[in-house]
Amino acid sequence: MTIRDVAELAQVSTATVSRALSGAKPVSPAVVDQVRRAADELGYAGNGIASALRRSRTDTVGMVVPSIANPFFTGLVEHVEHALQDAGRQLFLCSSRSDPELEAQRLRSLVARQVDGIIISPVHGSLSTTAVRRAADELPLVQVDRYVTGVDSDWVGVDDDAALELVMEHLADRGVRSAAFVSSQLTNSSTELRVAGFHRHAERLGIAVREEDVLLGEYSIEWGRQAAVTLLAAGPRPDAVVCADDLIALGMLQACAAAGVDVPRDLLVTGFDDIPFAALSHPPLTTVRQPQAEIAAEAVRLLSRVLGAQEAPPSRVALRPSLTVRSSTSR
Amino acid sequence: MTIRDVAELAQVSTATVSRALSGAKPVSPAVVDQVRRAADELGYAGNGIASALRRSRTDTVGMVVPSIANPFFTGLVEHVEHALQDAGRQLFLCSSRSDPELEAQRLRSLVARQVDGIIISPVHGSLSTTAVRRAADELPLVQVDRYVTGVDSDWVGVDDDAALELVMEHLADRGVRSAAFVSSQLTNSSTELRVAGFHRHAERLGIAVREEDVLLGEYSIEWGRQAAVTLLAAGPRPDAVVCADDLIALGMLQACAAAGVDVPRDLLVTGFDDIPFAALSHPPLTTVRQPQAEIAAEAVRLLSRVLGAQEAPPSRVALRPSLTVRSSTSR
DNA sequence: TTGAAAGCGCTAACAA
DNA sequence: TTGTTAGCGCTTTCAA
Repeated sequence: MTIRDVAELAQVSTATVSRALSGAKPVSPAVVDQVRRAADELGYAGNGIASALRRSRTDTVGMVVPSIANPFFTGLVEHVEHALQDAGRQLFLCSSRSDPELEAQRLRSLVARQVDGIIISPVHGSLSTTAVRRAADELPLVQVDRYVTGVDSDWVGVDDDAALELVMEHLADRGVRSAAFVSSQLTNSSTELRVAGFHRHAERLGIAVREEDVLLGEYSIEWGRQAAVTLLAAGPRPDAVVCADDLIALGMLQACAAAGVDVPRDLLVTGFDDIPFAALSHPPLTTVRQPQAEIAAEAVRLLSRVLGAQEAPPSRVALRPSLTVRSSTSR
Repeated sequence: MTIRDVAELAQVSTATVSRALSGAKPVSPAVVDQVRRAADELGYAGNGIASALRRSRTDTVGMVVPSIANPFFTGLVEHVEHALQDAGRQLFLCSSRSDPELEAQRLRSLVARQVDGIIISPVHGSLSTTAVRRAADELPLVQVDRYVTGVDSDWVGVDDDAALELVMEHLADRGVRSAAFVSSQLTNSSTELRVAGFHRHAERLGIAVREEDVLLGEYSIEWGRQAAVTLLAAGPRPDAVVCADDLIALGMLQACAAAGVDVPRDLLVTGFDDIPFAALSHPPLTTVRQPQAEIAAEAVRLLSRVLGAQEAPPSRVALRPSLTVRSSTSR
């Protein structure tokens, strides 16, 4: 079942069938009708692979995220898919499962599949560099949320320093004099910026931070639980725990409840991302809201700019976050 | 940068380059070396589209799920991706956003892209039928979790009746005499089976169900909240609320807390799926655990069977669920 | 073990 | 407006 079968049945050339069905070039209405009828009759679907080879474009954008178990990334993906659809493009989604090797493999695969462009949130600030650069050399590429150093590509994300300013000022307003920070390992840009922001604003606001109260693990509920246990076992309890994402914060809240530590009476806790589940915890979580839809829209816009072959210096767009205040910080 | 460039540099034919790089056909070690060197030097990546056209296979499986915001589906996707990787295949993920039209479009797109097979959790029991059948006519196709009527394809999911048996017997053990059910509209197989199972086992166990206490909306946190408001406003409160998925149950718990209804003292609540966040609510949620990894593995196995062109009558595999008991049902 | 050559299904020049 | 024709880059006969 190919375009030739349709052409024969419709008594026209294959070129005409192609033009009639794609609607790109002028074809007389009568012939279009004739071709459509023939195609319908045969149930002709078209071969996207052959078309892609000939046109050297796939109308597909690849996206690589560290995890699809994290609602922050799935939210981002949904918005990107939406934005892409308006541009008539499809999304090819890959998860790198926070593994630089798997990520490199995914990127190679996307390049081989000739996607038109790539949107990536790289796993690691340095270990991802080579693979990201290699992909960026072949294709338009935009980084979101996190970025690797040493690749000249566009980036969109949130202003992490501004986010921690919001958090720390809010905590200072609540009378917090000492704070802990729980995060993933410092292996990527946004994590680094969050830790740096935490320290900077803590110092500025006179909030004490003990070195052993900065705990680095990974972005997961389980690590939040473990960190809570560690934190509660060690010496004097700080007034607040600032978490680098909501998964960590939710694990933290659960472990606190289990340990009989009342949040917010005994301890304030904040998160980062404002995933849908942040409103459902006990107590509901105060957290930084990321402008997900805007990040997605901007990523797609940047990519389209590059796809349109418009040369421009790489943009770095840091969008302003806001703070969603809930009971985990309201005494 | 094509295979010809590599061939020229390595002083061999394009056929030899292809054979050397794919490793499929015998090539002398010296030549392989020579070709590899040339490919590396040029940074040759290969064109998957051209290869796919020639071989008429893409080593890619498409997956279509109703939502990627629902952790149940993302969990399933992760397991499928894992299982597929072992078979050297990639996953092309699409979300139908619970829209049969969008779903039909995604399916057409996957067929056009010549994926080797499709794994789908169809949106709607009847509105999805045509699109699913059309895809199944072209390609190997396996349905997971939900299925449409009237398509002869394999299916893997959970035994919904057995699941509701577990839930209802657990509730009966807890002394429940009356129960409500909150679910999505009855537009797909598993939802129907869950409602039917609820009624059947309620009757069998002598648990009273008032008609107005069966609320149908959608699988979302928000609907869980709304249903709670409706339920709490209307007449005498039942002893328990059985929810058809965890999102609904989590919304329900939140709204109960807000309304001052103490779970489990005043009301028992159960969910379905056992997503990671079900353990973090207040109180933690009693829920049906779906054997996600097994469902995914079985789906991939069934698909591989069909891909291997082994004719077999369609299988319907209903895996046994288990019950995760937490505080939302423990007085 | 290697090379020459055909052609996967489609679309874009070019010509009519 | 339509047809003819030449490939897109690759793999796979077939022949050597």
